[in-house]
Amino acid sequence: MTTTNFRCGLEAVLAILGGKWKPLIIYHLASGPKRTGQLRRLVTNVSEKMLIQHLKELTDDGVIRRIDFQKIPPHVEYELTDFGRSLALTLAPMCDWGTHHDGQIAAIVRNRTSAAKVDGRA
Amino acid sequence: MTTTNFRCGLEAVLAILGGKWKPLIIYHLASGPKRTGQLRRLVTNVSEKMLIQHLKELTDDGVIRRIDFQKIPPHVEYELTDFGRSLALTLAPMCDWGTHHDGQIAAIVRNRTSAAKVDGRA
DNA sequence: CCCAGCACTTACAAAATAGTCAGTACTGGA
DNA sequence: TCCAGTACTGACTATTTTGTAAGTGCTGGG
Repeated sequence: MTTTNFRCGLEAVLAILGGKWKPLIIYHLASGPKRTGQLRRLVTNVSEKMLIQHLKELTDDGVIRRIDFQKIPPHVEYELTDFGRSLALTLAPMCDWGTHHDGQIAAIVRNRTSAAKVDGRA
Repeated sequence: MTTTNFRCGLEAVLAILGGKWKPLIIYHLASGPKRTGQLRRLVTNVSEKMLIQHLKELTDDGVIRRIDFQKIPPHVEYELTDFGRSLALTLAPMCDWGTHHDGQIAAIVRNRTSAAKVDGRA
């Protein structure tokens, strides 16, 4: 990379949103601050380790903010920063699209799985 | 997974867009059909193998269409299907956001890199 | 005639990503 | 007292994803 910038904007977004669960985390935080355990339950199938790892990265990137209530046992919440909120807004059309094409996409994925069965993929 | 559907739309999108270069491929195809070699030059840094692999997956998923001109030496083009075009539209806000926050994101990534140097990440 | 280019394929290696499992320091409830 | 839950760390493994490098059959240009 010669410059610090990106070729198409999308690459920039991808640099922030890279990570299986990050878009989901942002999505769930869009409806308000949440505690760690709450997020773990909302973001289905995420392991505690990955959640926390992504949370940390998003915090470092200034997308979310960590609020430590300084209590014992621990009480921590995460919320979107303004930056994160603006990013969350760009996620919305995708989310709508996904919801709208839900069944179709499910069919595609099913197809993919059965094709895999036939040609021996995992 | 109990049902065939997704919890939040976003997951559905992610099922289609999973793969480092897929959003970029779709983005570049949004401006019209392209030949394989052309895409390889447009999607910076993509290896031929990954490009073709993702192209194949996107084709299987019905996002793009492969047009074989049945010529020798080969001439093949790819273009978005209607489905793909509708997906490309949802990418646009992200792309704008990325373009708009370009410098800021570049700074974040730089920060990440130097933090990595300090704490020993790759 | 040789070499570059086309659109691929394959085998293999490396790296990124994800996951499990145990442990920490602490508290409140059964 | 014991167990569950809180937020989190670290060691270790597994899986997935990506990359590298070579080869294929064919043609047109130098």
